[in-house]
Amino acid sequence: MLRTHTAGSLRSGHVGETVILTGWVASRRDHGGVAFVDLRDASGVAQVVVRDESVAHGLRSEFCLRVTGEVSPRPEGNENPALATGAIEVIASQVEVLNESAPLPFQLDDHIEVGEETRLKYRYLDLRRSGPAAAIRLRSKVNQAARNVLLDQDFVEIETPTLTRSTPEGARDFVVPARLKPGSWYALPQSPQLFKQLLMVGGMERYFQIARCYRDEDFRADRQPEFTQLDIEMSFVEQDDVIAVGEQIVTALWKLIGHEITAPIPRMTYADAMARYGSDKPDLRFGNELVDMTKYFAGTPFRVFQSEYVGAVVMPGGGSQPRRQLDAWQEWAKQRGARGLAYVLIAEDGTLSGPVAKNISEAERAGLAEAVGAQPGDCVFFGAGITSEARALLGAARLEIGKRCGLIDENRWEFVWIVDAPLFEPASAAVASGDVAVGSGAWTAVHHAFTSPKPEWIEKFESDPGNALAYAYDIVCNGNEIGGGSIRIHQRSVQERVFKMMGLSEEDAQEKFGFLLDAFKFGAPPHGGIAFGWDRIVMLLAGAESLREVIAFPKSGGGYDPLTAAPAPITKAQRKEAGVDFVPSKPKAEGAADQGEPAAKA
RNA sequence: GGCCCUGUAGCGCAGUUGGUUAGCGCGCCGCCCUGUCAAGGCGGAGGCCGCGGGUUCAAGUCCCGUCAGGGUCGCCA
Repeated sequence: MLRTHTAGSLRSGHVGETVILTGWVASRRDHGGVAFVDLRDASGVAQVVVRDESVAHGLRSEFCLRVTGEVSPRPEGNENPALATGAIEVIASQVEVLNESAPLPFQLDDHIEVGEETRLKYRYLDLRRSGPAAAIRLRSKVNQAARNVLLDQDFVEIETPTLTRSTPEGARDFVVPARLKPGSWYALPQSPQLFKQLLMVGGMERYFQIARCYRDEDFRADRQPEFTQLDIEMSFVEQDDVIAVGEQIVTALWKLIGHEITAPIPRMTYADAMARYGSDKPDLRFGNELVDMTKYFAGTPFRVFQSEYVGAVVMPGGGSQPRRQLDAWQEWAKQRGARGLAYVLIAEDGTLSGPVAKNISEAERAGLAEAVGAQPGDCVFFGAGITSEARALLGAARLEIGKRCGLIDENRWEFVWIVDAPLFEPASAAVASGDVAVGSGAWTAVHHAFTSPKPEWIEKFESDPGNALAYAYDIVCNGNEIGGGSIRIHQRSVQERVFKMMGLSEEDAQEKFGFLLDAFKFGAPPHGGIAFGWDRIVMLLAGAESLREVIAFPKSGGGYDPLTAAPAPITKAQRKEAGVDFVPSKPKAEGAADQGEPAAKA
């Protein structure tokens, strides 16, 4: 080693020792005659005292140094209690410049704000700063903690391919040209879903992988084109078994940041979550639940409330909002595709005002505050119309109210399992928005096509697909879905019936998922699993605002990598060799459906 | 794809109802300085005000377009 000690490890106990340190110049305070250099390495910072002005004068920020010197106590009154090494300093006898540094594109001081674009372009410098470095180191600890839990229970860590076959799952695939088979393409996996099921057929019984997944969709602060899941699959299990493993993992992870999760984590049905919170990922750090007012307004003279569902959510203290702010709420609702957001203001004396108040009956006015649980001075927002849409709007309003009114305790961690989600949803919604449904039927899978119906629905889901329940579970933390999974279909016949509900013919199914269906012929065990959104979990643990903070080299908007400037054009020669411009000679008369699909399997 | 916000020095930002020489802090460069820890002092360099067009006597400022970044809705099984 080039050093004898790490900078951050030095303490009073080292006084008198001659040490060799290596690291970077975090800062330099040159007094002419005596100069102080904060030498930083991965372990922390130590103050180096350089008395030779000719040596100190040329040092600059982020020069990489090797310093030999004696550890000394700092002179009386010069200790720095803010530093772990603040009681001592290293009196340099020799300073070797291992490498100079060009002037920096931005300062690395922790107290200086730097724009994200600049930080990511020079991510290797950004990572020298304590905050970003800590996030990446935490991520490593998180990986280790999960591995410990799983390996202790005989799970097998298995890598699955990243060059694989395009299968219609849900998102758009990233595709890679196959040089040896012009016109054919690999796809990067959206998740290892199919492979992990095949591993169960293969008798591995307990699989996990910290798996990279790829989805070619539009970006958000909480989304990356390539992201990581902790992917788990188990044979011969029921829902409770998978949930138990999930809880052990989550418990181990939050322990890393000193939070004790008390298991079992509560469960809530999907129906309950939608009714009470208007969301399948409720933030339980605060109450303020939606109130179903459909019955209350059953005989209302107000046209808008004569609908399938009327719900309300209270904004505490919102009764005194100025008109401008109430108009802003309307805009907010319209941005979400709603017509508006009906409201009633409750004055301190209990009288109701606002447009809605004039339209409802005397009796309805009288009992309203009590029915919704509002106090004088509050504002009540209403959503009416199609149940799912009105609840979604009110759920979003609840969250917005929680933020604006400071109802959310940022120090709390509230976990919940959401169970009993519907198996299918009408495909019309998906198709209307231009999404490519897996099949062409009237129904599409809510979770994914391999999710088993709950045992009581296996024999009868066709007769009432709208109410059939999936054997699926999502884990939610503070309103974030951090993981989800299901018990899978392991019987070929059931899988074929589910495909049929989604309008996937036997031939189509065989064409797209033939390898899975074939596998199920050979004694496939009952199995199920779960996948955790690893980036998001680490983000929550790190207290970061964005996924990008916990990814070593993240992409910015549009899938652009500011550091390497990828994606980038390729040369003509590369295009030719890769075969990206290959044009199939004669497209078959019938199958004009999927141009992007490989012609290979035909 | 819709809507909103932001592009001014290496970095972070200010720039008034349009007005003549575009500022501030940090950094950078030079010199000084023997106890600092966001060191201090003196001096200096550094700007296609994202890009293109328009209005105007005059545009960093107003208008149109465009590009880039961020947010949000759609989308993301």
